[in-house]
Amino acid sequence: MTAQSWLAQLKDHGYRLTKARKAVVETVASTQFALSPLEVFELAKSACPSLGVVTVYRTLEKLEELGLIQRVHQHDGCNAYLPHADGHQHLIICQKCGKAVYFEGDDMDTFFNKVASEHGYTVSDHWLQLFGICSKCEAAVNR
Amino acid sequence: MTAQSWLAQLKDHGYRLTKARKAVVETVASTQFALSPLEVFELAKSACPSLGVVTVYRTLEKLEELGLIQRVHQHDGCNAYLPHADGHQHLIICQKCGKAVYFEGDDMDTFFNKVASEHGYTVSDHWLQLFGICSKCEAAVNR
DNA sequence: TTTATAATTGAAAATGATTTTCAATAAGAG
DNA sequence: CTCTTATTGAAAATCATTTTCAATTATAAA
Repeated sequence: MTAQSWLAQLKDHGYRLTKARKAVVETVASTQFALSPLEVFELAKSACPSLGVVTVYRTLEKLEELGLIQRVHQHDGCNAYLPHADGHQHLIICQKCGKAVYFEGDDMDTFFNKVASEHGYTVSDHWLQLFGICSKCEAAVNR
Repeated sequence: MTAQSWLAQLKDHGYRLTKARKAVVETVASTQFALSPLEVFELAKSACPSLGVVTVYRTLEKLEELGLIQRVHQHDGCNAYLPHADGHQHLIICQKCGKAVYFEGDDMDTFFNKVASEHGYTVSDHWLQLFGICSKCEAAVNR
């Protein structure tokens, strides 16, 4: 479903629907995990064996332009992607496996704007991310 | 003052105090701006003309290990550094010039832990960053 | 102060991720 | 089905960062 609507959006913007793009979109649209270009490449190859890494990079770039995915910044690197949040949400991410969940932040915006203006800044955007371990990884460690 | 104490900490950890290191430390310890390794290199060269970029990278690495600086993640890249916050604080950063200010977040931790546990995560850390334009850059645009 | 030793240096080479180039291929409008 | 043009993957190029290495230098010991 999501993959379908993403492909439709690509088409609407004049991009052609190729086997390679479909494979990348299907991989990324449904994932719960922050995936690096190389991880996308490995996963998408099963649907399109001729796929090249270059195409993965190019497709991710387009999906980011269309606001369908977003780059995730972590302590150990900033080259992973997730489907974009609906509206403005915040992120919890597992530092072991990259599993991510969005959550609503009760309007912190008023607080942010107040703090910022006290320091002479006009805020245009913010990031709030929680880092931790998901239940699955927690369980795995204890075995 | 800060530069002095940073140098003392380097010494305490068995590192030698060289001209190159002093130049890097003096550049980074007092800055209000998020600086990339290359920016540090350019600035520190005046105090140590023989300085090489490699030494900048190596010194930044040590300062990060000692918790004296921290990497700053921005929309346009993740290779800038700032003096580390005292205790746990949050960041407002100017997207034009990189000028940064830390602020105290009234204990949001309880909220964060609640949200995380609802999703089965154990939170170990968080990032909160506000992006905006500082008053100086704002003024510059309007000229 | 001098000496000896081991850490540190900067230049150049190596790496790794990402981007560009380019000729061959394939989507999709007509 | 045909034609045009976007898209492809491989190889080369690029960019930031890291490693290698011989020369240098900080500092502990004599």
